[in-house]
Amino acid sequence: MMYRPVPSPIGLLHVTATDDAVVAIWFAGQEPTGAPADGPHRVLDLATEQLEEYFAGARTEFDLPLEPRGTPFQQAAWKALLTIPYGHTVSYGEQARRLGDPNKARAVGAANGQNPIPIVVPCHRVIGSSGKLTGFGGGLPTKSWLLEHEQTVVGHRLF
Amino acid sequence: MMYRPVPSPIGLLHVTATDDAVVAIWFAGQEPTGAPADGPHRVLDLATEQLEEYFAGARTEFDLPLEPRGTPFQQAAWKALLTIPYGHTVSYGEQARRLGDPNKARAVGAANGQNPIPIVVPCHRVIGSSGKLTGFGGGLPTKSWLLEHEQTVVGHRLF
DNA sequence: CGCATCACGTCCGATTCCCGCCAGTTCCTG
DNA sequence: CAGGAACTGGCGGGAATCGGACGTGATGCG
Repeated sequence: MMYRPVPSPIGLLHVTATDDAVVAIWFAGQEPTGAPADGPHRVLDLATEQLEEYFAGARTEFDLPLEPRGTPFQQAAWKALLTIPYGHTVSYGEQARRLGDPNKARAVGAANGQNPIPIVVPCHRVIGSSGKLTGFGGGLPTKSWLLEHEQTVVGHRLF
Repeated sequence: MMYRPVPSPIGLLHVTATDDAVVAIWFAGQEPTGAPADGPHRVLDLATEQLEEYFAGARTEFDLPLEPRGTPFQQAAWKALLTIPYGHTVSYGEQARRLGDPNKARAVGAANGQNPIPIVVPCHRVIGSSGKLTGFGGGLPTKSWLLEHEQTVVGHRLF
């Protein structure tokens, strides 16, 4: 369990990983678990690079080994998040529907709130059915920033 | 076997002693054994004085000849009580552990309940592992009073 | 001896409470 | 009137909390 700092436009992030996979990403002000990684680290190197590309607008999909820890329901919810394309959003209700039960919207919100690997597992792409952002571990301004960032990048893309 | 009344903030106590040692302390409402002591009495004089000092907050340790009567296990349990410092508490389980067997917690509770010399032998410093007081010969309010009293005195102490 | 009693502690199931929701109402403005 | 803020009731999962059952050792009484 090692962590490494990663500067970003939304503040200093920290990425925690085992030898095999990314386990968590922490926003500025949060206390990362694990020990500081000094030398090179296969997974952390990869994660750092891809995050930098993401924030530079040069990457719209992550390709990293992930190992989010949680209950079966949470795992399912987070897995569903990975299918939401860059630049798109869905409502909590819609995500619940995709998980098989429209009534689970609230539970889905709670599960998304426990997502240990934000940004890479894009819980920021889920918003209220009314269009309000309603909540985010890293703070609503950050959620807003991420969504606008993705919008901007998509807008500049040529076809 | 003589006894003598000792007024205190928690009601009228009675101290019973032989010529050589304190044998028991009774809470208000309990019937002391022995005969009323009229004149001066080496042990009773000493005990009275130290109890008054204790309640005045001027004494944190007793120095009295004690002769609590009980089974070997009870003797061991009470002896362990004497090692708990003023103002501190331990759980019944912890006391049992110190006696060599964590499973004896309940037996320890029973033994403490038979302690004939409360206050001086500080059975009031033993509480449940959850923090609840759970029981006291002199009544739970009294136990609570004693603990708070010791806390207060410790708090006001200068270093 | 057997058995019940007790100033405990641990475990497990049940309950409660909180939460990044949503759809339906009401009531209020422009 | 359209539309939006505020309120309401119902919803599911998870962590904390509570309460009862059980295992435990020493003692007192048949």
